[in-house]
Amino acid sequence: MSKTPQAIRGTQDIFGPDAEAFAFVVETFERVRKLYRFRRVEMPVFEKTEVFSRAIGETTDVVSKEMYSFEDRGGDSLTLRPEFTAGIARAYLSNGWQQHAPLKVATHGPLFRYERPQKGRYRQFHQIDAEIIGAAEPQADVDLLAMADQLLKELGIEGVTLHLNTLGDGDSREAWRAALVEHFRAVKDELSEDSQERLEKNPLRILDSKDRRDIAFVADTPKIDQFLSDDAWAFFDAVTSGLDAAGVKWKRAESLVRGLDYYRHTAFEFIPDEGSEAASKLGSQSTILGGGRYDGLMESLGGAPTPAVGWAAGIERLAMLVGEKGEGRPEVGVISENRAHDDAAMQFASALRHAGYSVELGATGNPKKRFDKMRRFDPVGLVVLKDGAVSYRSEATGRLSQDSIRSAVDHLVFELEN
RNA sequence: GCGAUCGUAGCUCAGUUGGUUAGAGCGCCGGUUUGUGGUACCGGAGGUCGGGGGUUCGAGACCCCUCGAUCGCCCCA
Repeated sequence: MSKTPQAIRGTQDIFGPDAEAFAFVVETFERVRKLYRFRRVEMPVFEKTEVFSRAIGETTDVVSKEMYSFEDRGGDSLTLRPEFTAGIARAYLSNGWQQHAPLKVATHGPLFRYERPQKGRYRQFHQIDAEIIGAAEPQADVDLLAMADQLLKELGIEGVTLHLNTLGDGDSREAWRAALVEHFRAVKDELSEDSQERLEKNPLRILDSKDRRDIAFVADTPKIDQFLSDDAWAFFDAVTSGLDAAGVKWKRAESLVRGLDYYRHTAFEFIPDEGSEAASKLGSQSTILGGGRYDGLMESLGGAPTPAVGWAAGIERLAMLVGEKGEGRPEVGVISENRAHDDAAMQFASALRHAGYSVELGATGNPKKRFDKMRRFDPVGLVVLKDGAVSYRSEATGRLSQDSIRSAVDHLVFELEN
């Protein structure tokens, strides 16, 4: 291109209908989180690198190859947040938020991950996020999932199902992992190259491999259910019965695992149903909302053992599913027919706006084309100022009936004349 | 990090096997017409064909490198 600067790879400038869809997601989230009494928090966009490396796990892809890390002028290693949970955990510990436990918090904002951009995947992307910290009871998981479910409903998103699994407590998870490694090691040479590598680093991931060579061996793997302790079973049962009580539909997904090391017990993802419209809109980036319980995270940051559960959802992915969101018609258009009335038009527009009407003003540019331009905005009511008269007309719809705009205009004319 | 496709006005695109001053629609600006709800016509601005190098008498078309986008893999939201 020329010398004009280009946007950084994987970043986006969001405008028009896309921006409206984005805003709709955030506004709906704000409304719903208040219904569930989640408190708003604002978090720093960057943290010391160790916050993420210790919390998320050194061997995860996110930490080992996707972080935007840099040294600041004081020589500290800092990192642009690749997720919310670690930073919120850090804040919980460093601000003594234990006093508020169980603490329900929600936030949203940009996250950064150095990945190859793709549909629904960006280097700077945005999430909404909800966490309950300091609650060990399965009811917290239910509360959190009920909010997620209601949010998706209020966004009008259909054809998406809650996939639910349990990873058990730390011991269950380790025993299962060991059994899986043993199972797959026996057939290692027949696995895909990716899975041979996963065998060492992240054996749970082999379970949702898409490679045909792997799928044959996934069917008869040891199941987490065989390794769950009585307590873990009781916990999972309480979660599922709570979901049923709350009217949240769910589906058991035995091979669902999460990529980050800190998850325990409940793990879940909302995924579009196969063949649904939502699935085709999202391409291969199918998870729109995911999370789980992370009881071990606080300890990895040096805090006291603290149970917690949370989820995050990609705003861009949700925005792709909410459909076209127009920018809306102005309630009133105000046009001056020639430049002599521009000030009066401005006065009308200002008065109407203060009265709570959204107003598009046509008092700039070529007077002869102001009608043409105003037409495109398609205002519900139209006020025209021309020599010796003020005319008005309006569709009879909602509060902007023929009468209401007439009385508003009459009122304005009266005020402006006196 | 790996693989594939693509990159021509602000936008959507056309540019025949490489061949004069690179085109259209929409949008934008100006004019005439119309005149209280998507008029019609006329004119104009705007592109070193993503960038760099190469092949050739000649490159928007071919080759190499690079940047970016898209779609998979991987990973994840």
